[in-house]
Amino acid sequence: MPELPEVETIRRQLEQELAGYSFKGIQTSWEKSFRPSFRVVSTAVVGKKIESIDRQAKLLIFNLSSGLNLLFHLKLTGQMLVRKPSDPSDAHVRSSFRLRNSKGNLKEKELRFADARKFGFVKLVTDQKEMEQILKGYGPEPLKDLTLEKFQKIISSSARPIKLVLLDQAKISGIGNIYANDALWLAAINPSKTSNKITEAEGKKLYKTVNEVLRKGLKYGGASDQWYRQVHGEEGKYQEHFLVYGQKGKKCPRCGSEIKRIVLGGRGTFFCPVCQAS
DNA sequence: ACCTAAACCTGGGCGC
DNA sequence: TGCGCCCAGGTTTAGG
Repeated sequence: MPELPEVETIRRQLEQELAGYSFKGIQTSWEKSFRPSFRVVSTAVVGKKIESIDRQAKLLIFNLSSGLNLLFHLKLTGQMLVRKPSDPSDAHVRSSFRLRNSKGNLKEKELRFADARKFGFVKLVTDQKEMEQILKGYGPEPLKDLTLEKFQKIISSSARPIKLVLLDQAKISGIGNIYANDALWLAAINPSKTSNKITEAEGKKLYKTVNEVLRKGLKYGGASDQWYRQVHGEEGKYQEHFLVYGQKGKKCPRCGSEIKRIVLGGRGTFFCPVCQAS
């Protein structure tokens, strides 16, 4: 999916488009994506207004009137498309949310949740305690409350490979496979290096490159490697700036050696064996 | 505490 | 063109 820059790009656009709109009705061809069930979500949400939209890690959090929260997770192939109801259909749309502006005369909108692989979900949370529990499961946010001090503490307290620590949402929010690969390359650190063996200087460098690649991802509106789209269907542009992600067999932009692909924690991992030797 | 494989699903790309 | 295989931005769970 959609990692921090992609989900944040979508969040900003959704809030711009949908704040103040109320749910008029929901249609779906894939009830399994609704938690606890399509019926419960639909009944609770229709008539409620979208007050604001937040994000934690890769989770979109719609704050609705009456204190309800509606959560969307896009997983690998989810898309959030905002269309006019009369617009032509989009591929792989699993659910459509009809919205009207409570202030009156503006035209209705349609939020389309498309998801080729059907891994994504829509979850209703009605209990504030439950919402707090969900949020507690995530680590600090880069570009917000992930300080260098917190980062150093996190990486020094794990004996797992550094790349898996970066990907662990309970430790740090929002980093996914693309930005983990690129940040490690920029910092010239081997993805398999044991996290707590990373020196303070390396940790400082990695903290900077993590923030750098995420900011760059945001600047380019995310990476449309395959499925990711912004809310009006536009592609992001970060895929034109990949450093090592997906670059197996190509030349390292720094030293010209061949980029290799290994599997780490079950995920494709790209790196330069020369400048990321250790 | 760590690791791996499998599960959830579909579709795009590649080699033959 | 068609078929089979590999790959996929995420996360959870089962088993060792």
